[in-house]
Order: sequence, then C-alpha cells, then structure tokens
Amino acid sequence: MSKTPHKPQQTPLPTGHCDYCNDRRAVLYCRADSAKLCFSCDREVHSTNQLFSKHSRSQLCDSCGASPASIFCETEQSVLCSNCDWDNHTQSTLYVYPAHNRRPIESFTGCPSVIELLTIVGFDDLDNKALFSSDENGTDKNNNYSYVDGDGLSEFFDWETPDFVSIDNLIVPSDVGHNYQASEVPPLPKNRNATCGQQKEEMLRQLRELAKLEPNFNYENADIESIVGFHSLVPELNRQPGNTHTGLEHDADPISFPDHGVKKTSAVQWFTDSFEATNQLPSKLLRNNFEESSVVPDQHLDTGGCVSHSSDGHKERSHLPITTEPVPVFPKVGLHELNSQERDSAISRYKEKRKTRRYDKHIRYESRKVRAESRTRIKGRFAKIEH
DNA sequence: CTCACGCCTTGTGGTCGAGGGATAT
DNA sequence: CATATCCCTCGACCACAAGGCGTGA
Repeated sequence: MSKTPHKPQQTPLPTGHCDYCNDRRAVLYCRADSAKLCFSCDREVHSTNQLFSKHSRSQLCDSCGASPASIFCETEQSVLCSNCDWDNHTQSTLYVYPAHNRRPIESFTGCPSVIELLTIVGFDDLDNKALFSSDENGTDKNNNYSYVDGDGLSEFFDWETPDFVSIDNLIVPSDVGHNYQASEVPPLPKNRNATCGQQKEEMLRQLRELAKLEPNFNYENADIESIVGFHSLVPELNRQPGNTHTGLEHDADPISFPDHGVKKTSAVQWFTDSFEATNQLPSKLLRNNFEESSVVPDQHLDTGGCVSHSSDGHKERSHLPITTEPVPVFPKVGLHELNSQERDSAISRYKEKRKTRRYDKHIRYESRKVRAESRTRIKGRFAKIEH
C-alpha cells in the first residue's frame, strides 16, 4: 500500500445544521424524512420504533450539502450525491474526467452503535483508543478537532490509495462511440476506509460525543476485532439492528455474524449481495446504494440498459455483480442521444418521484379512520349494523 | 356560475390465514 | 440432507360514511 501525499481539497464545507436539533452540523441525510441530521439526532429519531429504523440514511454530499451521497471521489476526497458527482466529473460534452477515482458508497439503516458508525463512515481502521485520546488532546476549547500525531489519527488521515481502480479502468477504447462507460464507478474495494469525505472531522467529533453517551462503549475493548463480533458491544437498549444496504432490502439475503454464543436475535443482521467475502467487516457487510441513488438511475432513466427497473423499484433489481467487477452501467446506445434538456427533465422527474416516495402509512381521511376504529367488527372484519 | 341531488367509488382497521424463512429433530 | 415445526410477514376480507363526479334546475 502506498500512501499518497495527496490531501483533501479544502473546498468550503456545507454548513447546514441538523434539521432536528438545529445545533450540530448535519452529516447524514435521511431519504424517508428528507432530513439532514447529525449523528446524535439520527440515533434519537431512528431508534424511536422499528419503522423509523428502516429509514435509509447516507452521508451528506460534500458539494451541495443537501443530498445523500452515493459516490466517494478519492481524487477529491469527497463524498458526492449523484448530481454533484455528475456535475463534477463530466464536462459539457458529457465526457468523464478519467483521472478521478470514484466508487460507490453505502447507505445504512437501523440504529448502529458508535462502533458500527465508525465502520459505516469509513473510520474502521481508526483505533478506538485514538478516538478518545484525540478527544482529550486533539480538541481545542471550542471543541474543534485538530490532528494529533502519535495516536493513530494522523496516520489515519494519511489517505491510502487502494489499487482497485486505475486510470486504465477508466480509459475507453477509441472505437466506442461515446465515453459513457468511463463514468462507471468501480466496485467496492476491500480497503474501504476514508470514505467519510470532507466532513470527517465533524463526524469524528460527533461520534466521540455519541460514544460518551453509549453506556456499553468501552474503548479499552473496542478494537477492530470487536467490530467484527460486536454483539457484546451493542447496547441492548436504544438500538436496533443496523445494516447498510441499497435501500432495496426486500430482496437482500440476510446474513449473521459469527455467533459467538450470542442468540441470533441479538445479533446485528447485515445484508449482503454478491460481495466477495473478505475478513474486513465493511467489505463483507456493506452494500452500496449505487443502484438506487447514484448516477445510474439519474442518467438513463428510461433508456433501459444494464440495470433493470421495476415499478416499485424493489423486486426486480439487477443481480449483476456490480460489487465484484466493473459493470457497464450505461447503455451503449441511448444516453448519448439524450440532450441536456432531456437529461435535466429526466433527473427532475426522478428526483421528484424520489422525494414524494412514501413508505409509511398515510391517512388521507382522518374522519374515515375515526369511523373505522369505532365500527363493530366480527373477527376483524367490519360487521353490518343491525337496525 | 352556483347549488342541490343522486349515484358510484374510495378508504378505513383488526383479524385471519397463506406462504415462506428459520430452526429443530 | 430431509422433514417437521415454529414464527413472522403481508395480503384479503368486511361495511359503510365520506368523497368525487355528473347532471339538471
């Protein structure tokens, strides 16, 4: 592994506050709620009940700060939503910047513990002692995070460049009529740390606060090993099984962690697709949300192609091995035929549809609800009223 | 254009049971 | 590995008030 001297570009970070507490900086985005949340409020909101815990959350886009990120650009060290990824990595001619290494990142559900969150946002290589020691040494009076040498953090922030994708992967043969295939996003690498983008300092700070509130969190024991078998660290209260997913969990195959003698019901279930099994938690457990929220649906909404679509967006998702090898996510024909106006229109329709999508039960007529609740029933069925 | 009227459609929730996955034998 | 059992999820069912819509005055 070669460490690159490249440091994240210090573009202005979005300064949006959490929609819930309006105090801390928002670092996550909940699609179902269309809300930007900090880690603390995310836990509070999504641990309320089982329904809320199913909400799919993603990191906030580093660029616009208003949409769920689905792409990690290693070159820019940023997490981007599909639109910003498109804007940042394409030119007006729809050619893709070939030099940027990008890959999909995951959303998650449930009510993950701090340990899980560390993993989910890409801090899985961070020693947990460093998490706390940096809290003591690495924050100033204003609780602003600063790099700390010698405790693992500085090393952590020396970004490593996985070898999973190279420029060659993005070079398109000259005989290809258009360059869209170049915009495909490589599969999830085994080394998936440092996907937290440009808000990593804020994330780390919030996670540190969260860890202090987590009664069972013991950094002395919370090492990476325990992440893999983190049953013992998972507080029985105030949390529900967390998982990362594509938002298409219906067809996912649930897998459990090594039992460690813990009853399965207490184990956190994760969802896996066709991931190559590795020893690293993220590689094995995390799924990407590329299919649902990345550039793919945005850019070839109605053009068919490699990603199957269904009316409900759940049952017929593609089984293409997008996580094991690069998949030509763009059709050979069709996309280049879309002019920018059509594309904008398609994107708008997609975003609007996504925005209005509802998973929770919605009562249109409260009066009917009241009426139904007061009606006489026989075995649950409405019964005729005898006059 | 507004209003009244009549007819058709819609939506509401608790329970049951089919179906399928997980677990035990 | 095959079968049995358990457990969970989810759709169907019911009656009828309210909403929607067309028509005529």
